[in-house]
Amino acid sequence: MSNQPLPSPTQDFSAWYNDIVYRADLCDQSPVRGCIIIKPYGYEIWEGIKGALDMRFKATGHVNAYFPLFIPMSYLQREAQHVEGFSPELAIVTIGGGETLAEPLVVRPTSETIIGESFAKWIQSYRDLPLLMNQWANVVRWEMRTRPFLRTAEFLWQEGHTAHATHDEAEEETLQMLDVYADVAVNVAAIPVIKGLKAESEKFAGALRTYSIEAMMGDKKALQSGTSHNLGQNFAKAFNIQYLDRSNQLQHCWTTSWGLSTRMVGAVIMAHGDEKGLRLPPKLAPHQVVIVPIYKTDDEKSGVMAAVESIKKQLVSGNIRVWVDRREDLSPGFKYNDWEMRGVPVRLEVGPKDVANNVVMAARRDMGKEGKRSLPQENLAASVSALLDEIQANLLAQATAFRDANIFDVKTYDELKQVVEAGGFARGWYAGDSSDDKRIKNDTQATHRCFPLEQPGGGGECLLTGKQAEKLALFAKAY
RNA sequence: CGGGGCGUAGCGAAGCUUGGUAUCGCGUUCGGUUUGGGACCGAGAGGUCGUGGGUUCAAAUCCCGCCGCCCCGACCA
Repeated sequence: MSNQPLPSPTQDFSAWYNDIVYRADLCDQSPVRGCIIIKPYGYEIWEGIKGALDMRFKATGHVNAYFPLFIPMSYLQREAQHVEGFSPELAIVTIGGGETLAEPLVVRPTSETIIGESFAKWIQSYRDLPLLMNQWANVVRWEMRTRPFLRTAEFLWQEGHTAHATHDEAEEETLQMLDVYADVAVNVAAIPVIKGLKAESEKFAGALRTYSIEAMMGDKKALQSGTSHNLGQNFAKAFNIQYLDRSNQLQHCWTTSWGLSTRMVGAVIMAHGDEKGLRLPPKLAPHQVVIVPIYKTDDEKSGVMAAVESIKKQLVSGNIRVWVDRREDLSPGFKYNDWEMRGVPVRLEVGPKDVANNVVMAARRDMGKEGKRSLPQENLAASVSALLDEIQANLLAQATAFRDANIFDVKTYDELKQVVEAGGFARGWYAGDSSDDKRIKNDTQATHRCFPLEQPGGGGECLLTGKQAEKLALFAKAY
């Protein structure tokens, strides 16, 4: 809590973000470099994301399990690209119980290897397939530079791991889970995303193909918000994940993995926040409605609080998450600003005048003071529910309009450079390879985000090489 | 690991150039008045000045070493 204004998001997005995560009470600094303490208010947002995902995982036939935090070093080494991709950022335990370990244990950066080892044991026959599993876990990646929620040395996520009989089934699973991520991003977090295929230079170490959902943040930079990998038979071969098919032939499985992390909390902040603070989509807001009681005298207080209680009860029975701000000695004005900082979608003000007229004053976080209006106390749960739906839709509409206004079609490398310089996503026909991706990154700081799955068809001249290109690619500066 | 900056009360800062025993704002505690868009008055509590050494009668201040953090790059969900 503080009474100073936030840094302007348009002038210094980075400072704005840094301030908001602490002032909205989402997290605290930790004594360990690169880690954060996720505070209850921030954790509840994650729980919202988690619940939405878990429900969808179950609905698509997946079950949860839990694998060890420690992974034998030799496991990672079994898949060459995988260990190469992760070795710079591993935390490794070499001592246990005061003794030097015979084999160092890696603190998991991801669990393909240790889960692959189990899958090999559990899968014998085509009857065991598909195997559809997920785990909720923490992972550690020793990042050079960290930012709260967006990139921390330790983060929370889910990692799905599945095994299938054929390439096509694995591909179908990979794309299905990408759809689940997009569904949660769009319909729960109100963040429009672009589903796409990662270029070779950006794919997961050890994957056949990586897909991602890419979102645009308030500073027009891209944020990879969820990834889904078709691992081919790479891990199946490294870990002997095999099954006997219907004709009694031993076959390697086709595996997938997919993950979405607490980074999504950062996406919510950066996609929706404004100069007054956080703006939470109602479906994720820990408090969908906050009630601020207003009174001067004890008489007024008892009348107001009685009304507040009955309003609260009404809303709770309508399945609305309500919080009553009972703090004494804080002015209503202070509370308005405080809850605006914390992004609560709807604020209800209840004072003596409202009690007398059987109404409440309702303010929407997605609109300014002009959005304030009086609502009858009668049927309030229904009218507030409708309001929450409107806010959810409006946040998505605003973020979508912003994103669409900042994606630009480019035909030449110069045009791409101009777009990246000015801010935004550049989209154009592209036939470059990994070294071309690298060149673009060196020249412009923009990375090849993906080949969007939605393609217009046909083809065009590659913006960089001039070769015939079959796909449009997306380039942007990214987190 | 390169380039920049910073460590002084819970938070944010001033003081350092020119050494003299620590100041301000916010928060916090107590009392009172307030409360429909960031209230006010009064009285308190709270600091090994990141750390180790050196110079000096005297160090937050000057000198040397170390540690940590932040920002900008390279690396990444």
